[in-house]
Amino acid sequence: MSRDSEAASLSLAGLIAASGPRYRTATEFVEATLRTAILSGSLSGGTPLRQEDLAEAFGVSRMPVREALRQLEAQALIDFVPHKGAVVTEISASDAADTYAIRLALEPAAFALSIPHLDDEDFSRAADLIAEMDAEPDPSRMGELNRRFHMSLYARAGRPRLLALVEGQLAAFDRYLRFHLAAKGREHMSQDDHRAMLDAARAGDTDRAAAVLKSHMGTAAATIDRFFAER
Amino acid sequence: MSRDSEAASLSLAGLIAASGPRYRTATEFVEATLRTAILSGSLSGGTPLRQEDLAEAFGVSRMPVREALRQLEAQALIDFVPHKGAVVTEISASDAADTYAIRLALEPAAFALSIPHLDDEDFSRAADLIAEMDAEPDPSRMGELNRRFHMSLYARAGRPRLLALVEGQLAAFDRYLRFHLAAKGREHMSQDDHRAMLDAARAGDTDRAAAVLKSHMGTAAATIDRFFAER
DNA sequence: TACATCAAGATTGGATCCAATCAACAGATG
DNA sequence: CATCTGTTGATTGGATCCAATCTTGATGTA
Repeated sequence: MSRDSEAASLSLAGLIAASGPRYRTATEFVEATLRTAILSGSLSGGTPLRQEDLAEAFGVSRMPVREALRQLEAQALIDFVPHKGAVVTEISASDAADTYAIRLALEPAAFALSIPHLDDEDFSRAADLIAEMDAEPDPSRMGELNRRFHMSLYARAGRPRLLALVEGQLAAFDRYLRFHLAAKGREHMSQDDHRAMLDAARAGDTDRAAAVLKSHMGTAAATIDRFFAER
Repeated sequence: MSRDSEAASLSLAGLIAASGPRYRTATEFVEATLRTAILSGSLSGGTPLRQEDLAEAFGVSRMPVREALRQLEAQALIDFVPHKGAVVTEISASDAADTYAIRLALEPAAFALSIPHLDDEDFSRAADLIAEMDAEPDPSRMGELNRRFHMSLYARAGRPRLLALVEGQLAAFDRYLRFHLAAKGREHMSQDDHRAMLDAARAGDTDRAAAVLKSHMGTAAATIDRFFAER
């Protein structure tokens, strides 16, 4: 086992052991765990993924690993080269800008479609998530809460494929959110922006909501860009 | 072999035989051919995809078929249920509206990013594609030309992942473009819109270009919506 | 008749084995 | 000395076999 692969297996061990719910198939299990590992940063960009090593780490044969890698490839989380193998996609300033451009196009659209159909239950759930983020001490859990908050505001857009895309991009953004949090500290997690988004949604003001959302994403993008520039 | 699967194999036979370039792996071959078949309408929504039948039709074992199905699942072209099998995703008015919402968000953004960097070569290539569409008698080839025209205008956006998403959505739209063409005839393929988009791009007028593009997509969406309403 | 149960066939999921391809290195050759 | 080439080991791609699960239809019972 190579050094890189060994390190990958070790950092996976915790996630594998922590897999609470039993999945219906081994492929689902491997795919979900690997995706979490990549998005959370446990597997950093450039890490080679050897099928044999992964199979051993997960306690399955190479086959479910291969199918899981195929799906991750389609999600642009790994680079797959025939007869050579898979490597975790590198993160970079330009890739972050790419993700930002996609989010900037998709999320205001989803938000605008959703706002007219949001009800009191949605608003209170979003408010709860803001409170949860205020109280959450673990930075690694912040990504999921942030994602759920955003999705709770878009949920009534009535466009399942659009929402699936948005959720995927939000998850991809998690790889960069960690740097954002490290740079600004969690007290600057733009909770004011979140509250402003919720207020605008409550008021049914789609224009203001979209404007707040765009500036919210803009500041995050600027922070991350600065992070990459400074190293 | 079931009746549905037999029909699927028969409609695939032509595409399989017509696979000119040899792919590097059998999985690539199966995946590309199946995707083309689904997007072109050769495999219509709801068609069950039996692994054994596909393997026989492609002349390979079930394994590359399985890996190809995994990738198509990640592209939302098939629905995959564990232990039950894969089915070609159904098309519908609401799914068309979904695709439309996504395109409406992504394409104007890509267009605006690209316009400042388009050069004369890009413009002449786009003009050539308009001419090709005027001369193309085969409606089934129209989708590819339309896709290449749009992409030629977005190509300089400098955001590879954004462009990959746009290309995927344009391909998904091919499943509906066929109905659009059938309803309006090919002379109404909105070639005027295409020329207006190219003019605005040449003039560097991003606002006008985005406006033309949005209205272009809007008319297509309306036509397809009417098609679904009328049956 | 309606419904529940269970057995047989069909189909997919997973494991193991073999073939094809790639990377690295040793040796030959100009 | 540089470069090309052939060989070996490692890794992935593909095929075949077995296990697990689902579907379907027959059977029994209320």
